[in-house]
Amino acid sequence: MLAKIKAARDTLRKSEQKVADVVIADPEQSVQSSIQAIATLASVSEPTVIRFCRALDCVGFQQFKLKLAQDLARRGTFFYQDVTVDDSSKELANKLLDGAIASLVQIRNQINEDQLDKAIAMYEACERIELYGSGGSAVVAEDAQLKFFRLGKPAIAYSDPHIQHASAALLDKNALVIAISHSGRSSDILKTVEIARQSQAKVISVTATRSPLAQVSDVALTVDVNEDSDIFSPVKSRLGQMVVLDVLAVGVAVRGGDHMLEQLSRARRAIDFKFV
Amino acid sequence: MLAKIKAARDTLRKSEQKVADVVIADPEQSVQSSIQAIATLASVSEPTVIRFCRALDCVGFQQFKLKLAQDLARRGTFFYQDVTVDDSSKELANKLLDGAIASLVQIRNQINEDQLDKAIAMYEACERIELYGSGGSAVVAEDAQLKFFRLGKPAIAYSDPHIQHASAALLDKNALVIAISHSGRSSDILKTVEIARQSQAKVISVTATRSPLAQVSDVALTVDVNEDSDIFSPVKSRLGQMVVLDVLAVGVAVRGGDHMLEQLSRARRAIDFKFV
DNA sequence: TTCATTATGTAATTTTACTACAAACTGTTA
DNA sequence: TAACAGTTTGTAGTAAAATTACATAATGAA
Repeated sequence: MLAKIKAARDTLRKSEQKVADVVIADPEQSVQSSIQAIATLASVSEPTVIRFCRALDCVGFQQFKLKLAQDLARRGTFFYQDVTVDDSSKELANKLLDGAIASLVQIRNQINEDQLDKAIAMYEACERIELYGSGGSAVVAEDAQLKFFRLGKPAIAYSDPHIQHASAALLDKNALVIAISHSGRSSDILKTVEIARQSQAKVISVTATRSPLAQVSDVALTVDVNEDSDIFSPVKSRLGQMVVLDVLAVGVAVRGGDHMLEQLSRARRAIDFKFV
Repeated sequence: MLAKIKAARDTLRKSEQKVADVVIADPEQSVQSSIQAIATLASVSEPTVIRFCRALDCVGFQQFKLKLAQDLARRGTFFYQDVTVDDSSKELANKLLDGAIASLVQIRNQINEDQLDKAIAMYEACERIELYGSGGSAVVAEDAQLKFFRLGKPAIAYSDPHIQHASAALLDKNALVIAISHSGRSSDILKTVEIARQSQAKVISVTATRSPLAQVSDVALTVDVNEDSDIFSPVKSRLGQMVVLDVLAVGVAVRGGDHMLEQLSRARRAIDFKFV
């Protein structure tokens, strides 16, 4: 939740940002405050606070406070810690693992059931799938391709933006695009999605809450992660994206009933034996 | 909090006990209810509910709900559960995420510091790196390539076993191979490693404990994960492998001192901005 | 049975969250 | 730059929730 606020902060309206800042500055305090108190602190009106909550997919202020409270309760179990030069490799490993775990916990608490259901329905309705991701997200797209092509519909992943553009232009209304991007701001992916939509294709994005990419997609599966402590590529969001796509794929499989599940597990044994 | 309610339950007054029973019966529901709703459910008056909260050392109903919510958030964290056909997408997502989290916790608890230190030393001693992984592990190898090539030495990932063989044959004693395989039993990867060792290259494997691959490597970074519940490709071991390789890369970077870390974080910002 | 004490409920009050609408601001077209 | 549409924000009112004060009922000891 807190990560979600941070991620969404820049896409909020000006006065809502003030609210976000107040909450980020002292979440423990916010959780105990009334709308009025927060509104005063942020120098905005009370409805603005409610609008802020709604922008974060909460039905109201109470739910927002509840989610925030739960978020606060959970951190402390595994939490982010910066790596320092004096760390032993054991400490280093623990810190990094803790960070990764914490981010998955965060994602777990953020899953939007509604969007997920829609995404599953979109898969069921489509005839083929294209996965777009560049740079680090290319890895995720490829991983997802491995999953999706076992579900019975053609699935292909492209990492080169030029090829993405070209391929997106050739889609039709029976195609489903899954666009993967950590920030959701890369102009390449936005352009690709724009082209895909012109081709009438449906678009699911796996990206940050309220990012430009999320906003131009039919369905957004959001992955918000605190990347401050990542030195390299954003491993944590990578992991999050992979798991979210796994959830989608399993969701599709489960809707297909027992039969499909069994078939898949047989396929898995056969393939894994050879490849992994 | 929930424990507190249970403990206090018998010392409460009769009608407060009714409230306690309602809360214990369905805490998730209670956390979202109003005083009125709970009062009705327990067939008591609203002030009784408040008295119940006060009896539990809360200043009011709101604080009680908050504490209960935090309690709920903390408890029962993360264990494997099989997905069933009747699961809602929310349940499904939670089960899968929990499984993934549990597996990272497991990896965290079994990191072998000694092997990790050796691996870091081997990186420092080598001149170039080759990453081998096929099928699902190809994704991990690619991801690792992205990390390692920023550390200053050439790094390249191959997924095609034939090319792996050919490339391994051309290595020398200054080369470092990182071989990735979930099972550590695929004959392709074993053959590749055998060739690499004949070429005098050093070998780090990222695979299951005591697997054939682990046994023929100079250093084995082990990733053991309960895959029973994975329907598709082994996501969990995939995640584990990625994190373990991240640990290795960060470890290398940290040994390079503050200077290297800073340089990397600058590089990251530049690259991420464009690519992710 | 009566009285004191405790427990519970009723009804009023206050606080809080939320809604509807209007004003103010932003940016765009003529 | 004036007029406009669209968006953002605030004002004022409303509904609902939590809380209080007080009354009534239950309990139990003398």
